[in-house]
Amino acid sequence: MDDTQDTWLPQPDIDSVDITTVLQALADPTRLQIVRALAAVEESTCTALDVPVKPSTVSHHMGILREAGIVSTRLAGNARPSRLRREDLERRFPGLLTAILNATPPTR
Amino acid sequence: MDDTQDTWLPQPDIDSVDITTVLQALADPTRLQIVRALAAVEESTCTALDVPVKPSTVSHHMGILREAGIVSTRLAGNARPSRLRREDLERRFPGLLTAILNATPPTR
DNA sequence: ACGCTACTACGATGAATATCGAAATATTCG
DNA sequence: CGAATATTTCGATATTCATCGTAGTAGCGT
Repeated sequence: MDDTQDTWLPQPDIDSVDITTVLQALADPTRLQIVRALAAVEESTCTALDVPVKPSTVSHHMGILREAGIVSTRLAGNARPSRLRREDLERRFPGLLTAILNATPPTR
Repeated sequence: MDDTQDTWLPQPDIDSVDITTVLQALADPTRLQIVRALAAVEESTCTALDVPVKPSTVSHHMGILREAGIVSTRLAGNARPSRLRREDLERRFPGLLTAILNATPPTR
């Protein structure tokens, strides 16, 4: 069969995404951890991510990130690897994702 | 009397601020509106801001922004004009505030 | 002193949400 | 086919939080 075409879960057009929605999605510690992990590997499934919450919660967070236009999710067998929409986000909100990923831990 | 010294409300050291706290503070529509308004005028009191919530709510939001390291609040008579901590934020999270302030409305 | 203004603090309330477990779906593997 | 895997969906719960009204504090003007 022709398997060169990937199927993707529905995701918003990047131009229709509001900055408030993006900030709300990124303003959660667990989701920020997911985003950082995805930034390091470029693609990962829910179960491969090392986050301290249950699988159903990871799936929930991934859905929030997807609907906010932050990640794309591909259908690959029974898995759904997601990746950051880096170029889309850079075009829509230049410098935003970079600034967040470059953020250093606070001094305690 | 020597009135060259301003008095300020307590605010966190910018280096001790966490990115999650900043994102949470900015992820609210009303607070984002306040931040945008402050970016336009450089200094403003709570009552001078044109936001669609009651004064006690504006004060609440300003406190959140202050504790997140986003605004500084000066004591001036009975008023408390606040301003964006632009340079502090730029040093702590380079490009973040600029990216958010430059965000354009979504296409609907 | 008295009223007016600006803001803060407190308590209450209703809505949003992060988390979990269980059930359902779909796919791969034996 | 049957079992295991990956993920989603649903329901429940507990917490967080945005908003408001009222009351309190403090400075300014008359």
